[in-house]
Amino acid sequence: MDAAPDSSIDGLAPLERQVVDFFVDGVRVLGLPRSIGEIYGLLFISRSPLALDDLVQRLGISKGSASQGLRMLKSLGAVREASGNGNGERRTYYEPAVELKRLVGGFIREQIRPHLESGQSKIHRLAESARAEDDPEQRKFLEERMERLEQWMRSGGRVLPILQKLLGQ
Amino acid sequence: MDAAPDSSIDGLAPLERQVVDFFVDGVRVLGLPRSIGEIYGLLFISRSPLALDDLVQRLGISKGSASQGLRMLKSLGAVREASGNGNGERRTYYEPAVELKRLVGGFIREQIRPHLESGQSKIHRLAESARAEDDPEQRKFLEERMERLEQWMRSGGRVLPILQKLLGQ
DNA sequence: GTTGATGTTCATTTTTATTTGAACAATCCG
DNA sequence: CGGATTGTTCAAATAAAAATGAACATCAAC
Repeated sequence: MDAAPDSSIDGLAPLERQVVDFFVDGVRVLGLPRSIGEIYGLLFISRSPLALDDLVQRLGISKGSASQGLRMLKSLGAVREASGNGNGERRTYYEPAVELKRLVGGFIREQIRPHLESGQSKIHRLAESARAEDDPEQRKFLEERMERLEQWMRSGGRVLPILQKLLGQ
Repeated sequence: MDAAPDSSIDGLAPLERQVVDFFVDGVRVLGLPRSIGEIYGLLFISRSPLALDDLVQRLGISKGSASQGLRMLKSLGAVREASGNGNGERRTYYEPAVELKRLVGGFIREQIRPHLESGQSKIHRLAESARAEDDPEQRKFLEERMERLEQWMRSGGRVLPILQKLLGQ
């Protein structure tokens, strides 16, 4: 109906749109859904904290997406509730965590460690099956491969904390 | 028609099935398609190199999937052509690369670096837009955020080689 | 307790990614 | 050549993932 101050078609100024797209690409590399990138991106480029409804309106996504996206971002430690809405406001506002250390830490904790751990126990079971093999040659081969897998997992376990430390600067 | 030595329903022995599933899970974490995990997994647990047709038959996947999957695995440096089919054989056989260093190196080179680099140039352009902002307060905010992004990218660039070195043991 | 505002859940729809398969090379050999 | 074998490509089909939206909670203020 009328020209908004700095945007109109989708509620985002050109720079905001570019930043949001940047994060959309970014989270796809990490295997996270598009909406996660949109939400985090908009929070990242916003000077003041935003509420769920702001995200819905400015990004043009559904309430469901916004709610689930915020939940995941919270679990990753990538957004926090903004302090200071103690009096009249019931609505909660969110702001992004911008420290790389924190983001990487959350991602490792939520997305990598669980897989690493379930992987380790699966390999343990596989190694047992391998030791039960009859043919000695085949058994030797299987044990060697299982040992290789265990080696990979150990490397992974060793590297993660170092990675976190290196990124915390 | 008849009972195969160690398998029949899907061409995979139980242990093989488990290993293949393990890799299917593994590659999903990395954002790669299922067939990649199936192919690499079967090669990993096979004592002798396999040809495209072996993969098709034992995994029950299409020739197209096998061909594309092998192409990607080759580009990642995760499989190599087995030497020693110089005389009668035209068919090429594949074996897995099992050194973690090599696998991680290929993944970084093919999947991470390109994104990191395109990300860096996008940020560069964003930072320019930010410097063109009129309102000084807003400009200061945007420049700070863009500086943060550049910081992330620099950290990423610094950490990758270290990561490769740490995993090469 | 009623109303209104905020947020969540989850079955369904939509979108995106992957697989298929048939047509098309390429290569070898008689 | 001509036919058999091996492998690739890519439009269409299928499967998997994500988004939607309406019904359902929660809570605060009156």
